[in-house]
Formats: sequence, C-alpha cells, structure tokens
Amino acid sequence: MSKRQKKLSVSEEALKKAEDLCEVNGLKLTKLRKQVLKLIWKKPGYVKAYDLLDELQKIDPSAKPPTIYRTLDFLMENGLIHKLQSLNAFIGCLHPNEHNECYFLICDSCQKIEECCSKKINNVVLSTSKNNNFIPNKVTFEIAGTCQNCLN
Amino acid sequence: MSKRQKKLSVSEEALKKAEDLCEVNGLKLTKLRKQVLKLIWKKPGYVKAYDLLDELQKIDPSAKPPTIYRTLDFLMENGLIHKLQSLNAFIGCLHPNEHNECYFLICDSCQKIEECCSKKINNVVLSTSKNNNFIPNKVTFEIAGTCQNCLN
DNA sequence: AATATGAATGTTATATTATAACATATGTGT
DNA sequence: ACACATATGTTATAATATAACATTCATATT
Repeated sequence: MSKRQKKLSVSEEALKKAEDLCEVNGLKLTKLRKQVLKLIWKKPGYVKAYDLLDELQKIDPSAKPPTIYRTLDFLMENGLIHKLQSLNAFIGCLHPNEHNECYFLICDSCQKIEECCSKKINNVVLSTSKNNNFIPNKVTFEIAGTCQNCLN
Repeated sequence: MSKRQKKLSVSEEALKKAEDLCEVNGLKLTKLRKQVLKLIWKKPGYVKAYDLLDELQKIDPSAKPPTIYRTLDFLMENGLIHKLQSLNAFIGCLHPNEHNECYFLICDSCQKIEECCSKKINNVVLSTSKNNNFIPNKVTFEIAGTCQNCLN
C-alpha cells in the first residue's frame, strides 16, 4: 500500500468489499442496494428495518417497506449483512466471503455488537449436528450480555 | 414407581414438573398459565403466539393478545418454555430447572425441534465471552436444517 | 368479616415488523 | 425492435408485540 493511499474507514472498506464480491459473483449491486448498504454501515451498531426506511426516504421519498425488505433480503442472501434474530435488527458483515459460522456478542447496555468467528463454534455445530443426524443449514448464535466498556 | 402407576405422557410430565417447580419457587401457576402451558405442549413442535391465542379463545373467549404475551412472558421468565427467535415461536422446555445453555435443532422440513443441552456449548459461550471481556446473560442458539427423518 | 395491598387479568388501542400481489421499469441478449 | 428476466414501484394487509389504564382476585392484617 502506498504511503499516499488514504486509509479507508470501516464503512468504506465494507462498501468496497461488497462491490468486489458482487463483481466477482455476477451480482448486481444496484444504486438502491448500495445506498441501503451505506446506510447500514453509517450507524454504529445495529439498525432496525423501519429506521433504515426512514433514512432511505430522505434520499428516495418513494421508498416503502418492501423496498427495504427486498433489499435486506438481497444483502443477506449474499452475505453482506446479517440479521440479529433476537433483536429483529440488521448489521453489516465484516467479512463477506469468508463465511464459516459466526456469532454475535450483543451488549444490552450500549447496543454495540461484536461479530466473532470461531472454529470452535463451527466444530460444536458440526459435532452436535452429527450426533443428532441433523444436516445444519443456517445457524443463529447470539449472546446478549454486557460488554467490557459497560461494566465500568 | 409402582407397577400400577400409569406412565405419564411427555405433556403430562411437563405439566407436573411445572407445578412442582412453581410450588418450590413460590410462583403462581394460575389457571390461565396452566391452560396456556397445556396448549403449548398439546401441539408437537413449536407454536406461534397467535395460534395459541386462537386456541385459548376457544376456552376463554375474552383472551386477547396481551393475555397470551403476558402468560408467555411468565412462562419464559421461569424457564418453562423457550422462545425460538429465528421463528418467532414458542416451545415447551423439557427440563425446567436444570438450565445450562441449551440449543435447538430446527427441521425446516417437518418443523420438529430437538432441544439439546451440552457442556461443549456452554464452554464455548464461556470461553469466547471471556476472550472478549463480555459477561453473557442470554444465549440464543438455533440451528435450522434437515432432520434425519426428512432426509429420506 | 372488613380492609388494604400487590399481583394477575381484562380491555382498548396502537406500535412494530414483515409480506402478498400486482404494476411498471430497466437491462441484456437476440 | 423485441422478448425475457430481474429489479423496483405501489397498494394493501398480515403477523408480531406492547403501552396504558381498569378491574378483579388472592392473601395477609386488622
């Protein structure tokens, strides 16, 4: 990386990764989809669908619930965002592509989310699935609690 | 157990456990709460809140959404049922009392749920929480996929 | 028994989350 | 120019959940 190259923000980097990933996989990251993804990354922590809709309507007044939900579906299907099932909320994915199982540490106090990946989790999912003759498809693993910061 | 003693069904046993647990802990398993718990156990697999409401209204026509949701809250708080976050659905708990972490294998095809508990899961939650200086409070762990039965 | 109290339930209204169904536009290949 | 598939627009409504306040009920105390 050259010295002159500006360091990208997390959000910019996420956008760039998304563009690359779509390019490579022949997916269309349309204007709408890019806008929504940007809005998701704009807020720290997670976003609710209807808050997102409010934001989007500032840019595009014709946006309606299906606009958001369809876009969220696209982004989820392609691993660019995750849904937090215990919160009915959405969050950008830090590492689209590289998906093995990930899980989330959700701070009840400050609403920050830590996305984690671990072989251990993956192993537990695989081994326990195997023990139960179960073929896993989609894993939801969310741990709510209190983060370091909020303990003090 | 005497030879004459009838073997209890899963549902009957669950009700009995619930009664005992409430007795011991000074909780009131009111008529309403018992009715709802019975309805939850009546169906194999999971139940949706509004389906439960429909059932309850057959017994008690005055039942309304808060009736159900308040009762579900009581049952959840006291470990008698679980909420499946990825389905917005509820299911009776097989082993109230003994709660360490449990997780759910959810068959997408037949809607059957396997509730599992494992030290491994518990360990993973603890170790990864520790690594992140995170104090876990509530764990949501749901694996959707296909069960043995549905593979054939 | 009368009364006070808190917990549980009843009741009305509404908030929040999500999708169905159909219409229109847009991009791409022929 | 045309056909086709995909994406978006639009209207309506379904599904999930809670707030706020009123009433009832159990029980503990007097």
